[in-house]
Amino acid sequence: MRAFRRYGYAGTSLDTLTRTTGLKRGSLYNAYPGKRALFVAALADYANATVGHVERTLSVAADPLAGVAEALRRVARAATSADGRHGCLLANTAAELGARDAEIQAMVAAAFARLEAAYAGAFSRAQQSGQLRADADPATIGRLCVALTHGLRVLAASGAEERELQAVVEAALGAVTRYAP
Amino acid sequence: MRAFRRYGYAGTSLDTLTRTTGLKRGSLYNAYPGKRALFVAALADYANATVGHVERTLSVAADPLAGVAEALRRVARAATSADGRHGCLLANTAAELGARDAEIQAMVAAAFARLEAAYAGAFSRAQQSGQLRADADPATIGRLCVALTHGLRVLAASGAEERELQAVVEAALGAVTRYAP
DNA sequence: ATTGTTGTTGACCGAACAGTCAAAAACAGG
DNA sequence: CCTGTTTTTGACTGTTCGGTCAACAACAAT
Repeated sequence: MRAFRRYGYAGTSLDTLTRTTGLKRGSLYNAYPGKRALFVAALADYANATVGHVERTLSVAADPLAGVAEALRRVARAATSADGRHGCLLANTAAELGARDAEIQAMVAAAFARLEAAYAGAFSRAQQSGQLRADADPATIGRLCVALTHGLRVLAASGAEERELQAVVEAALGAVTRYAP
Repeated sequence: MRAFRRYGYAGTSLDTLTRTTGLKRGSLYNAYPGKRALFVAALADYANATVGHVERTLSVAADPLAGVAEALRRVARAATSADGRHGCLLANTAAELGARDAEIQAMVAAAFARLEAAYAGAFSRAQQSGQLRADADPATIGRLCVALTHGLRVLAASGAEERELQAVVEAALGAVTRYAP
């Protein structure tokens, strides 16, 4: 998972995978029919882990909008960590393979849909408690948050500092908050 | 340029490049010292073309905020075109090589900085004409727009439809507009 | 201890990889 | 028309690619 995130699918060779896993060539091919299947398994694991993390952050928070703020701030922090500079495996995969591999594109789309639904749920709850205008569409604002997180990761990959990304997050939160009645 | 955008740096072989350019191997190596240099040239061309396009869109518009709206709507449209599904070469490169190749990362960062400055300029003009609150930071909102465009391209690469992305753009524009006094 | 099963290993394969080069072709200026 | 330079070409290099395989070790059940 880490290798694919660092080097991309095409950029990760079987030699790299044997080195990073400690397993020899044959063992890998005994467990998975080929490089692509191994990648799909890694992608599925990554998706479950990261999406689950966001879902938990959003559901744990007492205040739904505070949960959104916490989730976005975490992305800004994680994206600028040493590991995070390599981007999000889901987003990287969408860029590298999304337009060419239907099955992988569907996996990525499903993960993004879960993320969007998690954010949308928070905004929906915010509406019910009167923190957000009733005419705002939670799904669209949720998708806006997902797009923003992907954008943050791209900026981080190009070298942006955490401070800059946190400022962007605060600006976005401020704009969304103004959607309050 | 098109090949690198479709298949990524590692995924584009010299054979692919000879096929798509019509030039034979030796001619390419006569013009550029190697694959990386050829990629750098393609990346520079792409950056100038796309950044210049956005700069023109923002500078031509009579109303600065209308220019921003036009630029973002164009991204939503372009990202969902057949070609656009392969993402932005700058963003794809940031994800694939940004964290490992300092020179390329600097090129990408410079292009992003130009984009940010173009948007920031529009917001700055909007402030002067009273369309935007004076306490808003044009640079940060500009960066927010850049992040948003990258996020839109990622969503498009995962299969999102133009209608969905346009809705996100309108939501973002609505939020920014509420920054008006 | 002996089996049948499962997992591991390193050598091996043809194909594709980035990069090289001498010869031929195209072109320029006089 | 000739000559010196620049471009183009296709065959070639060594290396690395994803994938295969028979031999071997580990192990649980009898």
